[in-house]
Amino acid sequence: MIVATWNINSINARAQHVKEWLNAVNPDVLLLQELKASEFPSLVFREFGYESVAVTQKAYNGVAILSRRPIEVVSTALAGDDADEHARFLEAMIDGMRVVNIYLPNGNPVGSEKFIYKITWMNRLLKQMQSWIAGSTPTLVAGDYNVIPEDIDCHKPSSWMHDALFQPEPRALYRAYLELGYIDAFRSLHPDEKGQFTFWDYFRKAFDYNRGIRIDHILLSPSLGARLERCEIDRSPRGKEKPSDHAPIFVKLS
DNA sequence: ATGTCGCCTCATAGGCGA
Repeated sequence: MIVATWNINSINARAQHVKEWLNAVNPDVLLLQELKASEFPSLVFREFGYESVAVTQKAYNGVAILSRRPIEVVSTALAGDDADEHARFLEAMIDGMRVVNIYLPNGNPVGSEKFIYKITWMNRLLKQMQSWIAGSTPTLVAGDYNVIPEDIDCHKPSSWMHDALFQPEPRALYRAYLELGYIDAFRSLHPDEKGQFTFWDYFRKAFDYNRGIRIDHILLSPSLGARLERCEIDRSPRGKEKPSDHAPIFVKLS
């Protein structure tokens, strides 16, 4: 079973890219972030054999799950703040597995309200991850975490030092997720591989020089970790015309 | 500071978020 995640930076601008990638890789489940649209074009993907559910918001954020198997929505909002209106969270059951799609707040600039929101959001997620792992349902939590976990996950730590994605606090919270028992699928299979990124800035030819960061992650509860066979970043869509600034990453589970 | 996208509107230019 293949489960993938991809920040597509506007579903309307990138629907063709998504279709091409579905054709090429044929994943069972694909999580999308940054839809940037009020409506999700479900019909387009139904023609491809994918059911879809989405949480949308005009112009900003937005997450969707595409699946070949039936999707049962559990929750469309992260617990812990009823006033939070951002479309950043979608929890569903697919084939007996809990699938959680997240678009974690960016948090820039450091020291702003946005940074506080990021930290609060990460703490809310920590609580949920704690309660999920205490249960017996196999759980996958994936998406754009907007966190660079370690120095190895960016081309040059000094150029990210002042960025919200690389601050000690979000990085500590990310580690706290792993300390609960979740497995970072990519890093567990590629422990020392450098230069493995999922995002490159549009400017300064960042992709050509592989000046990127690894911020899109797939975390697995222990029972899914035991089924982990592969985890790869597919850089090819990033090299196409009018690409998203992120590349898709996927796991293969036995 | 800057670079580049995609979205929106007090809309064909500028601001915001990334």
